[in-house]
Amino acid sequence: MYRTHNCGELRLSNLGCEVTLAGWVQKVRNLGAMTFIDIRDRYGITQLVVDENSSEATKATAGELGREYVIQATGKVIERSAKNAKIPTGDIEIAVSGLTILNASEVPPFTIEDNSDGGDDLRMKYRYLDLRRGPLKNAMILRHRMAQSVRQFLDKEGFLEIETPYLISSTPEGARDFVVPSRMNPGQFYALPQSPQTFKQLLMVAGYDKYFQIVRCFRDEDLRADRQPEFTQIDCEMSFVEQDDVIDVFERLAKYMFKTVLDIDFTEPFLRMPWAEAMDRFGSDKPDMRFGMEIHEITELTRDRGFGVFDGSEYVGAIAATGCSGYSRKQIDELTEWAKRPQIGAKGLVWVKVEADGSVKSSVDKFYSANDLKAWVECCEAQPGDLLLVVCGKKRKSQTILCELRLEMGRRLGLRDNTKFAPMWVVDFPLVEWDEETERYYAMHHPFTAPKPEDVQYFDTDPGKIRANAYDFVVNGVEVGGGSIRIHDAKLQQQMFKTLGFTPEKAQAQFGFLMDAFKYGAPPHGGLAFGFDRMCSLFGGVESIRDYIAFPKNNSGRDTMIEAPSTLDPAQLEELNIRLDLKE
RNA sequence: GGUGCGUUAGUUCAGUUGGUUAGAAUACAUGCCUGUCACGCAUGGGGUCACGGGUUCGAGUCCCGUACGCACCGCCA
Repeated sequence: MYRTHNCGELRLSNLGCEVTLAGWVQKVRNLGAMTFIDIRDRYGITQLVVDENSSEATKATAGELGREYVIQATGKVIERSAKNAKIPTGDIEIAVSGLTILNASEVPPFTIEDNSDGGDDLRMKYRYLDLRRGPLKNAMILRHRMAQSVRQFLDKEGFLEIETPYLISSTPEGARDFVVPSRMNPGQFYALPQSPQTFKQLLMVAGYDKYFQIVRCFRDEDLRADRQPEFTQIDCEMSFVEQDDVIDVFERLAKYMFKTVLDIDFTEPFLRMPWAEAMDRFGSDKPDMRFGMEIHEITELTRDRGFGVFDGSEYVGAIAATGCSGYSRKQIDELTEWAKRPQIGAKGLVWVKVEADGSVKSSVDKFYSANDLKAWVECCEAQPGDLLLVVCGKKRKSQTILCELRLEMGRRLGLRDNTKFAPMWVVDFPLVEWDEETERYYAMHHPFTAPKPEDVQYFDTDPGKIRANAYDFVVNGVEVGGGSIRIHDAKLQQQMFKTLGFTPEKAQAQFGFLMDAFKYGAPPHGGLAFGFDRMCSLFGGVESIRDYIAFPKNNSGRDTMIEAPSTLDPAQLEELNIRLDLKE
């Protein structure tokens, strides 16, 4: 038997026990006649002490130890004379009577400590060492607990966990697919699923009316801090449901997760906001509701005062930055430069200071009277001490800029506290979106999303006006999940394909199996998917999802530890009937 | 496909206008130390300044290119 206890469980109540621990050497502190060894495993750290009472052999072994050696120590649990309140085992230590080196270790390339000295790159290459560190260990535990929470809740609700295939066929619509060559079918390729969307709908046809899966999904697109080529979704689908039924179940799931994982209670229903309202008030379909500073349109209040920049703009809007009227010229200039960066894209920034006595001062005093400016202030619900930041231009573009500005000011003012959560549903998304470049409509969600029955009339006249039975779950400005009620009627589906510019032949070729299935009694159905990695990072309060994935890819989609992706040897390529034609 | 920043000791970083032998902290090694827990003290080893080219009497430093990393834009139905 390698151990009787783990390294995190011994307490004063175990005094006098003869125990054996096994684990890694965290740190050796040699004081001459006595040596302290911190032994670490997944459960914690326990202090071993080797002193004059120990045998010569034990002292000799203690002298050989280095960081990350795997050791086994036997001894008696004794009370410490100097206690350490920082660790749970800090009241006791082990008076070592036997010490064995199970495996030596080279000096690790970075220190295995909570605040490691290693950079991201290096830690990724030695991920198995990085995972020994406290923060990553806690992230893995959090992820496990969240997965368990999901399974407990959905099982109780009658959902079945059913696996769907990873080797499927490619669908050119949407994100790029990862493809896998088929040796047995020369010249043909599987694709890895971007989501199990069509399969979960087929499961509904099959009568499994409550399905879920914690499932890997794949997208061959460029990466970001919150985007990986393979990521995990909590994927769900239900039959005989309407939008409110789906939202009800998954709102309760979210609340259950908040309660069981973070012990946070949400007693009120989550806020539901129509998409159009979210765009007008926050300039975004995923507003961060932890703070106010809403966007207000003041276009009409700025007209005809001789200020050409505003008069010539489709839209003028503003946010009131709370308590920022004291900003210096330099600070405002810096903020203006920030807003003018290409990623944000503002042409400029007009400001209005609302002084403590209610008087106003602005960068456009030449054109606007104090009364004009006060009308803006009132419209924006600005208080004395606030700073109005005004942006103009095309409506959607200006709203986007104001959204970025709002988030940035929220960040600077410390209003985006990662321990606070503001969950909400954004509903009534547009069904389709017009793309100027290709001059056609694209599905905002996917082609199986059902329109609101009362909006179906606009299919022939103005498809852009149709609202969908689609909904996103948004927390703190992050899109955590989304879903929709699906089309189960063949005629409506055909109309949808027609609107999206699919010929009947193309629709049949790509989604024929689904449309065929729908001929045999498809129930009304709908569902949603949560981004599990994002949800973990949100719960953990860290921006990057990489910390919550045991073995993630880097910015270029590479795994530097196993050196993937890699080339194939010629024999493999030959067998797969693949010839390379690499561009320079 | 594009933009920005970065690459110097095992590691994290500093390195002035282009000028003597490239530094600090930490890690590592050795010695001393009986209550440490970021132990302390002393000593020591450790560098292809990412790679290739250029400018220059002289390049870690300036210029061009490449590779790699991070962040972002496009993209992500």
